[in-house]
Amino acid sequence: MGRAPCCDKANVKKGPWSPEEDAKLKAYIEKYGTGGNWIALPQKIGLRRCGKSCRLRWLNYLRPNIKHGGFTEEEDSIICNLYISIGSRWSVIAAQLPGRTDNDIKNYWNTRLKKKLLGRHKQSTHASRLSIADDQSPKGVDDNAYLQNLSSSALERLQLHVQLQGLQNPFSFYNNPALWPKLNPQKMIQNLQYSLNENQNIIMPQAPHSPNPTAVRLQQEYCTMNNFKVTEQLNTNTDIDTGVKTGSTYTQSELDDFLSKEAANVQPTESQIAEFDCFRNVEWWSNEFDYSSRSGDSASFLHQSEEMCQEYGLGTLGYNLQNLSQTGSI
DNA sequence: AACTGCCTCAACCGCTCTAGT
DNA sequence: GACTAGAGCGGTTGAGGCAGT
Repeated sequence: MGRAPCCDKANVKKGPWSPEEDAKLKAYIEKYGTGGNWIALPQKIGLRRCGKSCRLRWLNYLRPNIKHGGFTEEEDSIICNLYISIGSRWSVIAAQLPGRTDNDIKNYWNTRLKKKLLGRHKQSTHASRLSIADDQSPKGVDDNAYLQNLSSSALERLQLHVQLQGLQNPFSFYNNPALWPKLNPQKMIQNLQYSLNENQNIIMPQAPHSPNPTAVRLQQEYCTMNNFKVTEQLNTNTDIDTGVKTGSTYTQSELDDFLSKEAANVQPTESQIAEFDCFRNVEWWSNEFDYSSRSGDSASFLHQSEEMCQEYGLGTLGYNLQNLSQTGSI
């Protein structure tokens, strides 16, 4: 049995607020305040509205100094940076933007900002695809075949990226046990692969005895790109269900051994490199880790976030997250 | 002018958190 | 500690507006 409703649904008006209702609510709150009890408020005023509805109307619309629409570039940057850092915690983001409500920011993100940025991503990948297609694709190879190859390759790199991020990023899933029950990126990838496998043959990342050459190659490149060295054998766990290696990556000796035998046959194409670059964006779009239960001080968290933004080429968005820690906003 | 599809955003829903008892 | 009620939050919905055909 669920909890009792907060109000009598049958006698409560829903839908858009009339100017009269707005005036009543605004006048009352400006004169008496909310009294710390939104549920009782509509009865006092004589409004046939749910208390929650009154609260929402006041906070999102009637409250003084509310700004609507017309987000500036700076506000865009703040929203992007914070979204990357903390995810969809709209109330926290709204707290950094005076006059903006969480609802407003949420709507703005979902309807415009996300599309704006994703559109940019799509444009760049589309452009790289076109240039590659001009140079390399044989006649008669259709787009679907190309996309299939692209997708399987992208999934491999997503898997690698998550693993590598686990070693690199102290806030990552693998290095933060507090995150474990919330979300498992490995499972997300596996689920994604499973669903895609319904339609196409995805090459699953494989254990060291039979690694996917392209995956290994790209992983090594990734290590090089990030000045990252595998110096010791890390704790190796294999998922019982899938056989997929989790919580670690291959050792340098494994990589060297394998690469000496097979790397000569598999050189990453320009398209793979270009796609790898674009995957930096994908990572943070898929970065849904829940930091709500994290431990540790916010300053170090923000510092990590800032570094992460820099790492992913987002530092130019122009907002210094460190400001937030200085003001103690998060 | 009529139709259709897309976009925006105010409002709702249902869940979690928190304070009081 | 258990329970309850209100506050707060994020995800989702749907009405209205707009642009394209």
